[in-house]
Amino acid sequence: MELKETLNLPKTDFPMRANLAAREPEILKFWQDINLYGKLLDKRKDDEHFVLHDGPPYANGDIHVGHTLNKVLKDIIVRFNFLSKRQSPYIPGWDCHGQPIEHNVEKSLGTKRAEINQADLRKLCRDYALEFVDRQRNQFKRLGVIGDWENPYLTLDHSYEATNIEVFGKLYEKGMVYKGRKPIHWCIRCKTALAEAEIEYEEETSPSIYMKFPVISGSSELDSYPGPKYFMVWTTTPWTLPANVAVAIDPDARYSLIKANGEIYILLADMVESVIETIGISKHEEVGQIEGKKLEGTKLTHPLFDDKSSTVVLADFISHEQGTGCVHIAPGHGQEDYLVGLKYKLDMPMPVDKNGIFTKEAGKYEGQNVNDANKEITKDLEDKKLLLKLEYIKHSYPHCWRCKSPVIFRATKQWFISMDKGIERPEARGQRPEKNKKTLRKEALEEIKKVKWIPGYSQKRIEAMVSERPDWCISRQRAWGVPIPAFYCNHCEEVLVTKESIASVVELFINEGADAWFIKDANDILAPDIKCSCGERDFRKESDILDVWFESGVSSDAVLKKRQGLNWPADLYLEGSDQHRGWFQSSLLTSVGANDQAPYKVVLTHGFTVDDHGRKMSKSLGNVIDPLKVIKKSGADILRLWVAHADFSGDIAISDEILQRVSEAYRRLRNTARFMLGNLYDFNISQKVLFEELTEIDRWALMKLSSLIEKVTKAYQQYRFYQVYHLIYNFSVVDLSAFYLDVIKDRLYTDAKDSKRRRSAQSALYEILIVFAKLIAPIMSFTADDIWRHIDKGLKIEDSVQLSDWPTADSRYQDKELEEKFDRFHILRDEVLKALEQARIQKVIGNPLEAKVVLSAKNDWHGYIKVNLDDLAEIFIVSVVELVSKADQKGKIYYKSNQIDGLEINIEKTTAQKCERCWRYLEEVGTVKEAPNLCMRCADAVKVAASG
RNA sequence: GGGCCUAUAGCUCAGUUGGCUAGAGCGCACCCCUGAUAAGGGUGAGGUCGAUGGUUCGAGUCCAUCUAGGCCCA
Repeated sequence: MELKETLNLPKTDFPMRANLAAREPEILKFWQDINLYGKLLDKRKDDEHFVLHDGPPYANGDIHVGHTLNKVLKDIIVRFNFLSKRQSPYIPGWDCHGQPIEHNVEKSLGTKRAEINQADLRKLCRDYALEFVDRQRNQFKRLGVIGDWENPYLTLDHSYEATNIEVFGKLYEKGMVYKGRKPIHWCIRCKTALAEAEIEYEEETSPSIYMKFPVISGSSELDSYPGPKYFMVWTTTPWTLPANVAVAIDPDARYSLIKANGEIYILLADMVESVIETIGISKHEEVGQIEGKKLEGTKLTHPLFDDKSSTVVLADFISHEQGTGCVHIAPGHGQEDYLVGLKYKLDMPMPVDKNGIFTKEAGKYEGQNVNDANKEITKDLEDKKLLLKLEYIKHSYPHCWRCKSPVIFRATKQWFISMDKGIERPEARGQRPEKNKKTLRKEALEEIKKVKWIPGYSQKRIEAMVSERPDWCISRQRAWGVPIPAFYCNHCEEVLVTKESIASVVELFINEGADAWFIKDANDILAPDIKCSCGERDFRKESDILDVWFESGVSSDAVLKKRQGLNWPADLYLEGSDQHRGWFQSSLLTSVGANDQAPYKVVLTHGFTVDDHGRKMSKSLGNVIDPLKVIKKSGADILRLWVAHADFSGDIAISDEILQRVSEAYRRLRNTARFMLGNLYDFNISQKVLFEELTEIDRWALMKLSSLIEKVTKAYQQYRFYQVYHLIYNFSVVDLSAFYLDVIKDRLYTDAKDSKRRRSAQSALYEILIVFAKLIAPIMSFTADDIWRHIDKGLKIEDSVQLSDWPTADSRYQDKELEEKFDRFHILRDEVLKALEQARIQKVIGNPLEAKVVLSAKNDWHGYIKVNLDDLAEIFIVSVVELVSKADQKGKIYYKSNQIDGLEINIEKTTAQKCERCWRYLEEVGTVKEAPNLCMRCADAVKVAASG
């Protein structure tokens, strides 16, 4: 036991088990106490900027694992950039307006909702949003994300609200905004228009009816067939029939004339068989076929109203898989119907009000709810003998994302941003029209090309979406949001949106916020000198509010342009791939509209979190991982390491097993650091050995470190954090733990404390540890600083590793010869280890130090071994290595290499005596008189220790 | 139904322009150590490269189709 005390065993307070759940809050407090974010800004204030602009999460609910992925990725990037000497401000934001919040507030009000006015409702919504901002803020902070948490941007800030109006004003001025009637998804329960993003498709049971539209008169070809003729039409929405104006068919397809029951039915030739079977017609014959386009213009009787008629039109969206090939058209009730209506200049009846109740335009159906009307309409068809078949089908049908009820298509007056109208340039007015040929769509597509999209296919995706999207409906009939700043003249009904009116609203919002709009009278909002072109001054306000996507879309204008210390356009946007249709696009369109330029230089996308089977998370599958629970149990650094460990360009999996793997990897990294810390307990900077004087293996380790720095840095720069993870992990496990650290233990523990050989190892360890802490700092931020705190004060400059500078690879460390030498050591070592394993299995040895390794080899390997023989025992961690001309094939342990031609190995148990201190078996043990149990080195070391 | 994407050992990843018996680490099994110890070291077993068809002397790598899954849309 006394001998053990003469050893230099590792000592450290850095615990093996992290207990991150308890330790991380301490480190958070430390960051707060030293004002880490402020210090970073200050330290890099004169450096190049790198602005990552945060996409605002919705201020509703607790954070989930998707938020975790997104925010941690951002934090890794921000931290890496700060470390790499860049000014990297990060202003987190929240999306605070919108239907989900309003909906939740209304739900909590229950029946009291009716008693509350819009202004009061807005107050409640505001409180609700702010509460969740605060909750999520604490949760994000707990993840270790650094940024300006005290001054985030909120879409309900006065200045932010005002920015919406400014941008709207700019778009309006350029002629991109218009008011039009258009069928849109309409939720009759929420009484509002819904954007495509607010629609969810779910299974729904609907009536599926086959009916006939009687032909009044057609082309001479059609009329040449004798007897009553009918177009056979299929629909799943009988309630839209009152608004029917046409039947659409495929111009290029063949239509069959089927004779049955003494009547002739006209339907798509491809569909005859299946339709006949569905309807259950027993006897039928085809009497002829007509090309679709020859049926155009045929007049039909309206199936419900005798005083109305319907026309056959041509369209390119006719299904050949479903229905009859004859499609009922109601331009107010469908997107495609609407387009056909435009083409043929058809009427657009809209007999349904905002509550989903038929108006008097629907005749006898007035007052009925559309869903209830299905039954009566079907019955009326039956009475008129126009119904051929009624059944029910399950199909995917659009539902409101909030209240989950089925939505309808309904034409209403809405505000739109046009994708294809020529952009008017106020400065180009009066010039020739060629100057105005640009459209928002064209310009946006041009801007997309100037942006760097990572991964590359991301560009294709947004291009496809922008080139195909319809005009942007920015109207919402709700209370919780920013009003569309338009006025109507009470005298002539003219719309008023001018530079001056916009300025009035902007001023109002800056001073009092958008709430004031809902309290003040229009005439008080507008500057006193503003009048309508009719000369009167009596206005009322628009009641629609802006789509929240418009709001979040203007964030770069509201934040990057208006705050100090930021840059526009942003250097980086980083969001999930769903934002190609969401924020990436709304930001692009508003910015191209207002600024003629994309708001970002680079857009990085990540995939979605899924379970270990690649399925999305859902409560019903029971595969949801709650990040808050993980933090409580394992710590935020485990989540952060999880974020980094996988390639996020695709979907990224999370499950208990995966977190288990990550935790194990974490422990491994932590222990490697702990070992290095433990062996530096008595090291100070004055004892550092010059690089040139380090032992070979120490120089080799630093060479490996240097190449690690190079590779890791590159991986960070390319946003490939999973490579960072693999590189650091493999370095720690393979190069350090399994080789270098194992080999130098002997030196660290048993050489004299202050010997040069020991200080050499410590010098290398010191450098490795410092670099290690820096390289993991962006990812395992808590642990990196935990390590840092345990590094002796004299060995570091900064209080936090986050405040240090990124390491650079030292070219002095590159040594090709040394590298090759060690490459061969490794090849040889692998073979020796296999031989040792055989000896261990056969119980010849236990601890490798009990082994004598006898090698024989041919040619250059023989020469190589001969030259390096003295180093091999240390490298193999055995007591003795000998080189002989021929190995003993009958020896107890004989191993013939198939990796190295001619290499043969014998392993024997050494007969030498064990040094009681370093445990090596050496012939010399016993030769030192004063210390008969020790080898010569240990005898010296003990003497030094005793005298010191 | 459409657009974009993913699919290599239980897990996370490598596999350059198609070319030797498909690699790494983890996990697992077995063994060693007990001076990194709720640690450390070693050896080993795991893959019909999602499926099918094609191009080629030769395909995980190219083409087509399909299947499963993801995001977005209808």
